[in-house]
Amino acid sequence: MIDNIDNLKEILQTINIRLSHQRLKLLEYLVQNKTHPSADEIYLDLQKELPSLSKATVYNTLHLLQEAGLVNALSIEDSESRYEIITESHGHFKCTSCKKLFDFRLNMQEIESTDLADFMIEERDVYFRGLCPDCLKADQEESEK
Amino acid sequence: MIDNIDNLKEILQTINIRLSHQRLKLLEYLVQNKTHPSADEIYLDLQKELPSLSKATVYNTLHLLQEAGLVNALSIEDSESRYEIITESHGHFKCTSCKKLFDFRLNMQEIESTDLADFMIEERDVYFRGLCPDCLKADQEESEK
DNA sequence: TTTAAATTTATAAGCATTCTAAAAATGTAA
DNA sequence: TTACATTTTTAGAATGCTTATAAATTTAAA
Repeated sequence: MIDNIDNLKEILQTINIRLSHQRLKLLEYLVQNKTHPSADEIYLDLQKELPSLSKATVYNTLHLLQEAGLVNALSIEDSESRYEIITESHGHFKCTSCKKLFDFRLNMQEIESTDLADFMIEERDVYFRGLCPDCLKADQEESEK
Repeated sequence: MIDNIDNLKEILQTINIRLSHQRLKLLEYLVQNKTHPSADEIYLDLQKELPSLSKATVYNTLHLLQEAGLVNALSIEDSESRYEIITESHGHFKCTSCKKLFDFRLNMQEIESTDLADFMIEERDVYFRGLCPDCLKADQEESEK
């Protein structure tokens, strides 16, 4: 769980990931942009600083950071995956109107089912869909007409 | 929430979906095969009964049934979506070893977050990943050697 | 600085899904 | 039942995200 960009180098070294300019920049980007960016968004933004950047590197690095447990991929029914740096446990809400993605605080460890007594749970994702406050309000004003 | 195939015709007519052989067969297939099939699996299986079936029809019909609220699409980090007929509220567990998908009983209405007080929640998905009992056992036996 | 190994790059390839236009099926009204 | 307008199905092309490949570059240790 990474909160700041001060010790990204040390973090990569600790988990035995070779340092490269691209990897550090990508990790830094995810720490600074908690916007659930897609691979393409990351690519387009980082290209400004790293003109030679290749899309393959973005995907390679995202996979690497996922395996290292630093990054999480969200597949909340889009054709493209979205990525986030791993922080504290939280759920994701997608507004079906404006398509925005929201984090919400949720202790996923509390979610249990007797059916899973003999399973080993390693990862948990909670995805909700519906209308965000802004779109809900717009919807209500529309129907009042 | 559909439990049997007796009144599929009536169900489609009630929600104003025109009857077609393909639609009925696909709906019947999902009622009988609670295996979270992919579009391709549905296509290959139904082709046996409907030799002229096209993949576009499978996708068209799945989308139609989703909009009608009869079918749910699961995107639990596979490249391909998986589909299920809507039944009672439940979560999904994917074994990262054998790749099997398991349902588990869970009242998702109970999952709440104060952060969502002003949101309108319309759909909820809970995806867990880890090891199923069989793979967990195999894993333990392996490490005992 | 040298060198072997790992990483990055550009491009091609793969694959699930969507699009398109023509053919076939459906349902309504006579 | 029949005719007909509308909807659905079909086959194949197209799209778009992701992965694979092989050469060029970079990394890090000696």
